[in-house]
Amino acid sequence: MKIVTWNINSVRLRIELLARMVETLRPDIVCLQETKTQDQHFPTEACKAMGFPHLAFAGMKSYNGVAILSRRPLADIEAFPRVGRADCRHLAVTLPKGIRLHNLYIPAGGDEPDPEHNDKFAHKLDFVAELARWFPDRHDAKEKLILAGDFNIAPLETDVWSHTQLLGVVSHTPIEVEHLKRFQASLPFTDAVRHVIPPKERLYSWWSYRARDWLESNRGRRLDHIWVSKPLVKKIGGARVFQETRGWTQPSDHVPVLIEIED
DNA sequence: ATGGTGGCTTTGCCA
Repeated sequence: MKIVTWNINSVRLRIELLARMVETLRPDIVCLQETKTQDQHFPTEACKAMGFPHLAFAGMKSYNGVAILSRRPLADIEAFPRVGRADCRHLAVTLPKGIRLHNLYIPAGGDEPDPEHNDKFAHKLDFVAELARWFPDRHDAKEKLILAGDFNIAPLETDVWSHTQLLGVVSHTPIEVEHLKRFQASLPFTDAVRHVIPPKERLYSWWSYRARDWLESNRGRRLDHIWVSKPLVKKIGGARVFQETRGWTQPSDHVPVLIEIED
């Protein structure tokens, strides 16, 4: 089973890029973030035509939004409010054979990495802290779980173009990395992509729109992640970051991240 | 140190 996560930054604008990614990678499941689309406007027919008859989505006008596209039946579709806001950042489904899949869009957190002065950063830290309580509360470590999404945190030194230059930049600050590690340890979860691609290798899934030449400057960050619970660790197959999409016409600033899980 | 780009529907907000 191939699972892709992709922050698509408007599913309606980039529906053709989605089709092109699907043709190339042939995923069984696609988790999307930043769909930016209310449910009544979700491009259901286009997704079905790509080979995904089973769809789950939770969207709102203009901001956020998560969706799961599947070749396989989906059960127990649930969208969860997080830290008291029903802002379409957490969607869960159950796949055949009892795998529970969670699609997460963790808040970006604004520019100033100080929760006292920046409400968006405080919201991000609260969001991750809540997840660290919620998952062990709601799930057992023996369950087959997959967490995928835009976590908006690059935890490793090799997940950013310059560890020292980004220590004070939101997405790579020590307090965010600590929060993410506590969340990861809460069940615990294994970083499936780093299980395959050694942590010493640089790996990015996002390049800013603001760079003059994203490829030449290559100032990327690995913000998009796929984690699995213990019973799935030995089932992890290949992993791939589909960097090519960043060079397509009118791209998302994030690229698809793929993991293969035997099931 | 600063500002750079993009999406949505705004004259700004969010990333």
